[in-house]
Amino acid sequence: MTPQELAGHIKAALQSAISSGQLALSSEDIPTEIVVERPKNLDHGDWATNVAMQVGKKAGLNPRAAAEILQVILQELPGVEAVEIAGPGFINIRLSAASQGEVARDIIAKGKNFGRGVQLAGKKINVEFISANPTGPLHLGHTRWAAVGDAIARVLEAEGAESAREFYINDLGVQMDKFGASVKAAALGEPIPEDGYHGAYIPELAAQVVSQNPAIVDLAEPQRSEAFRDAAYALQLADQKRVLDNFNTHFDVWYSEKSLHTSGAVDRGFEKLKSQGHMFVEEGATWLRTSDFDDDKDRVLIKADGALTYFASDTAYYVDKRNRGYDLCIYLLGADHHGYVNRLRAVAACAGDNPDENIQILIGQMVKMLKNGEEVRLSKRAGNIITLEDLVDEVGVDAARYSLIRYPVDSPLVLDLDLLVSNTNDNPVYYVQYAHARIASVVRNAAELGLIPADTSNWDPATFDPSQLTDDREGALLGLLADYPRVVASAAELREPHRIARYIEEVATSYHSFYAACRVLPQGDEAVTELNIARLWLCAATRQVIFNGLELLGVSAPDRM
RNA sequence: GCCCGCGUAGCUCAGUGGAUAGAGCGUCUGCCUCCGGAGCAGAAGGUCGAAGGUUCGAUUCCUUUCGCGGGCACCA
Repeated sequence: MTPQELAGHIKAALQSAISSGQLALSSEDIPTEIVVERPKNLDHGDWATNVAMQVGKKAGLNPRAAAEILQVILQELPGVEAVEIAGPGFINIRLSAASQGEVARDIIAKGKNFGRGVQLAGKKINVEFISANPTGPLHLGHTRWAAVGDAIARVLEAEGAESAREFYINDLGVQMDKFGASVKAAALGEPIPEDGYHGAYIPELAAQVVSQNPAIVDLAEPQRSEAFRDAAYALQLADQKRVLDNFNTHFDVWYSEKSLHTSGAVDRGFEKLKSQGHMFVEEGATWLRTSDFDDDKDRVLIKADGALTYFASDTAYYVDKRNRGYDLCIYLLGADHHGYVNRLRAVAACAGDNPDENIQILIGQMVKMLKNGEEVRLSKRAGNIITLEDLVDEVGVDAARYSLIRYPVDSPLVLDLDLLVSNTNDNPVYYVQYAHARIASVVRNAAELGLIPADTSNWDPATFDPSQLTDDREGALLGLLADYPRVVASAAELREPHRIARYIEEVATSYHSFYAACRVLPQGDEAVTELNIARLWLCAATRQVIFNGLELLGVSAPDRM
């Protein structure tokens, strides 16, 4: 029996207690979501629910009395071994081994689809993240969003959403000109402007630009400056794409800010806002009255000199995303952009949308780095940067992604590079991957011994007898595996993929504990028993859940390490 | 000044109103003649920053306060 099924039974038990007059409640008093969770202390049982405490007061009973009424009904369910009432009114439910073990059969049958849900079925969601200036390499700060943003998209898809990963290219404005001027200066052997970019990559870019087009240096101004800017931009953007592809983060849409202006999207955005009546002119400038919707003050769209603000691009971009059919636009921004939250939500409201439904802004805190025990200050212009590519070169894609995803984004992250570089075995990703490889090895050995086919899709469900799995550690592991769909659902709902990482670490711990205590394969010339086979099913189910979880994080699940 | 986030074990951090607050690292004690020891079993280590409030119950929600980080534009 799965916790989802159990929740259904509990709801039915409530209904039957109501219709028999034992509980003085109406059907509306039944909580819409019955909470069935694993007790912290497994001595309490396999599953626990707090419904008696929720409904007790409404029914005019103390929670324990309400629990006793439900206890009588739940005890009769097939597969339920014991129902106990504890503490203030918890109902603790213990399943029979046979019932508990069914989840392993279910996992093998569903394979990669185990844990997927339909919570977000039919939703089109745009997930925008990184959105760096194409004026230099992606640094470690961007790397957190690259890993987390991609994982969020994966988790949303696991719940049935159609998601698009989108990168907004800030290819307009003075920083592009400074970037171009820096590359040009390097190519001509001139000093780089004071307010330009001073990284070591600038001379390298300059050399590439010139080798692609040697005639560029002889162009007349201002064509030469523009040519340098455009060529360097193209190279830098291609480099960012290459690095992100290597990082296992693949964007579906690369959206150019410049194209917003050339395609007429800005005008369409203004039309939309004007039609909703939130634009006005004052002191020669055109404004959006975002203060109608929780923003501190109104924002300028068109400056008195006629130039468009960056905010104008933002509004047009949002309207454009909605025009492209996305029900929800998620923005993943750094903490230095938190002031944008209210104004972006106000943009959605000004466009006639519901800010609680159509837009969501996730603020991620900064990544700090320690090296030699001291914080590394980042400065792209000074060239003092640690890039995404550097990090991957040092620790690998899996360790980099995993260590960035396993923390919630709303707390600042301190990465100790020395630890990550010098002592990678301490990284939890290896612990999880090791569990996966270890199981793969056990199953491989079993297949070589002829116990069972190598490929689980050829396993015969009739050979699996879950009632064999009576050890406490087997029960603990099975219960944890059964909890996986709920973990995926909450990770999707809360946009918190780190929950997946923490969960599979628990699974790995639980497996290692089981493995140390429960022999899976027969030793020497022992006969093969149903227990051996049942434990192999448990192994394979565990491997599948770890595999599925790692896939949601974009981390590989090796069969050998 | 105003806004956002954080404050949990020596360190780095989990914990979407529940039971005795958890993990890794570090420290200490055990476990490889047999399925992968990148592992397992155990010990020590906490006024959950502080004070009020809400309720059957608060690390979690609300208010105040202290500390740390980040942000305020007709810049991009």
